[in-house]
Amino acid sequence: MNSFDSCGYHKKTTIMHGFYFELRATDGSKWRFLEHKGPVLAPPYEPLPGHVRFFYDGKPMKLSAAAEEVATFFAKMLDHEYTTKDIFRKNFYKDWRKEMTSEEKSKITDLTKCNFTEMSEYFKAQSEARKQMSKEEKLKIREENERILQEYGFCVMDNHKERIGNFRIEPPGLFRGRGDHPKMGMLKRRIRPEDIIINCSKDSKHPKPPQGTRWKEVRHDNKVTWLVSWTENIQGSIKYIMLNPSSRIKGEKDWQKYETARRLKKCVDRLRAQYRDDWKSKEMRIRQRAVALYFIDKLALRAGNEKEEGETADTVGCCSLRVEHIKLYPKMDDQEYVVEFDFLGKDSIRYYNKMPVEKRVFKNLQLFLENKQPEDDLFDRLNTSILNKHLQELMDGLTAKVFRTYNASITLQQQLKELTSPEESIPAKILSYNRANRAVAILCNHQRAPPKTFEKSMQNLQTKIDEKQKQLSTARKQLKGAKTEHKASHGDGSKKMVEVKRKAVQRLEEQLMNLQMQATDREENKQIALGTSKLNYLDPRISVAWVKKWDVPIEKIYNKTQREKFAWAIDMAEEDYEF
DNA sequence: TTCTAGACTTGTAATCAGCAAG
DNA sequence: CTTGCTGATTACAAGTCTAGAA
Repeated sequence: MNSFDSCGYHKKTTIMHGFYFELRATDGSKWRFLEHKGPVLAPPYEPLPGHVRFFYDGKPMKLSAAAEEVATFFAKMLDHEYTTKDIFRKNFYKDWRKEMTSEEKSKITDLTKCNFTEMSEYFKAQSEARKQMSKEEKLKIREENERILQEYGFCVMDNHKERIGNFRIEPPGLFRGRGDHPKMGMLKRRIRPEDIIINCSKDSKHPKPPQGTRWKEVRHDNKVTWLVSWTENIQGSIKYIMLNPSSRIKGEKDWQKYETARRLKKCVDRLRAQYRDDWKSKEMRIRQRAVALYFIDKLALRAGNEKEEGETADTVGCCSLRVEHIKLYPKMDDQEYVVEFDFLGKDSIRYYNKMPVEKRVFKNLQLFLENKQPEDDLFDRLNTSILNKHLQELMDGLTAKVFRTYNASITLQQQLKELTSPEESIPAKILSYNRANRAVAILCNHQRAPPKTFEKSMQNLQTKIDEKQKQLSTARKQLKGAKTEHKASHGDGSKKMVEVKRKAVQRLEEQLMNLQMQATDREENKQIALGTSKLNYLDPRISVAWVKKWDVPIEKIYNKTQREKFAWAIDMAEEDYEF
C-alpha cells in the first residue's frame, strides 16, 4: 500500500458491498488505471432500395445519398408532432439543403411539395417485419447485442471491471429539443472517429479506431471520469461516455452528495434564521438573495442559471425568474399574502403553485417588482454564482441544489415515519412508501402526462377487483355452508372442510385488498412520476432502513437497476439509519 | 469581475422485452 | 399464438456548478 501513499492516495476503511470506496485520492485524481475498447460508432447509412421513392411536386425524384439520408430522418418522424411545427420544418429544411447537390437545391424549393410517405411507409414496414421475425432470428440478434455489450460495455478502472453507461455514439438524426426550442429539427451530424477524443491510462491497451481512420486525440487525464468525448454540433456542447451508476466512481459520488445534504440538515436552522434576518437587510442584493433562498428551500426550486437567449427554450429557475412569472395577492380566499408562481422550468415542464408567504417576503416581492416590466428579472441583483458563493460561505460544499436533495430526503424520512403503521400488511406498507415518495415528487414538481392508456388500465384493474369480489362472496357462502354442515355432523371431515373454506376466504380477502391497494396507488399516481426523485434525490439508505425495519422485500421498492445503483446503500444502512 | 468551456447530474421520452389475456 | 399492456431500459436533452482564461 506504500505505493498508493506515495502517489497521493490514502486508505479509507469503510467497507461497502464487496468493493471498498477504498482509495481516495487527495490530489483530485479519479483513477490510476483505465482501459476500455472505445465507443461503438453509429452504423453507416444504408441507401434505400430502388422501389422506395421520394416525390417532389408529385413526381418521383432520386436523391443523392447525402440528401436521401437526411430525408429519411424526416420520414421516420412523419407521424410525430414535431414535423408539424414551423420551427422544426424550417430548421430541417435549411440543414437538409446543405446536404443537397446543386441540382437538387435548384429543383427542391418548397418543403410542402416534398412527399416522404413512401419512405415513411417503408420504415414502418421494416419495423413491423422486425417484430414478425422468428424466434431464432430474434435470438441471433440478441446474442449479437450481448456480444457487443461484452466487448464494449465494460472497462477496467483501477482494480474493477465496471459497466459503461452509454458506450454507443449517438447516431445522426434531427435534433429533438423540448418545449419551444429554437433549434428543433436541425441536423445532428454523424460523429466520425476523427471527432472523438479517447481518455484512458497511458499504460493501458488503447482502443483502436476503425481501419483507415484515426481518433481526434488520445489523452490520459485521470482528473476526469469520462472515457470518450465528442463535440455535438447543435449547441456545440461536449458529450461523454461515462460509467454506469452501479460503478464505484458514480456510487461514491452519490454517497458524497447525500453526506453533503446531511451536513445541511445539521445547520439548516441556523441558515433559515439567517435568511429570515436578511429579509430586513438595508441592501437590496441581500434581500433578493434571502428571498430567493427562501423559495429554493421552501419550494425546492432549481437554482436557475442564465441561458443564452435564442439558443434554447425559454425556461427559468429561481434566480432567473421574471416579473411575469409571479403574481401577488394581498388576499386570496381566506389566506393573506399569496404568491402565485407560473413558469416553465427544466424541460419546459410547467411549475404552477400558489403559496401563502410571510408578510415580510410579500413586502419584499412588492419592492422587487417596482418599476419593472413583465420581462424584467425579478431578482435583478442576483444570479446563481452570487447565490452559490454565499452558500459556500455558510457551509462547505453547499450549493443551491443541495436544498433539493436535503428537502426531498428529509420529507421521505418524515413521511415514512408518519404513514407507516406497524400492523399493516406488506402491500399496505408499500402503498405508504409510495405515498411518501409521492409527497417528494410533488415537492420537486416531477409531473407526468397521464399515460395514454390510463383510463383503460384503471378499468381493467376495476374489472379484476369486481371479479375478485364475486369470488369472495361465493367463497363466503361456501364457508357458511360448511359451518352449518359441521354443526350438524360434528365430523372430522366437515371440520377440515370448514378450515379449507376459511383459508380460501382469507386468501381471497387478501388478494382483494391488494388489488384495491394497487388501484389506489395507481389512481394517486396518475400525474406524478416517482422515478426521478427515487433515483436522484432520496438518500437510498432511508429506504433500505425502512425496508429492513418492516421486513419488506427490497425488490418491492427497488427494481434490479435500482438495486445495482444503490448497492452501496443496501450494504451500508441498518434499520436504525437516520438521514 | 465576467465569460465560457468543461464535467457531471438530473430529467423526460422513446423503445424494448416479458408476460398475461384473448 | 398473437396482441396489447406494463415496467424496465436506453437515449439523449437540459440542467447545475466549477475552474480558469480574458
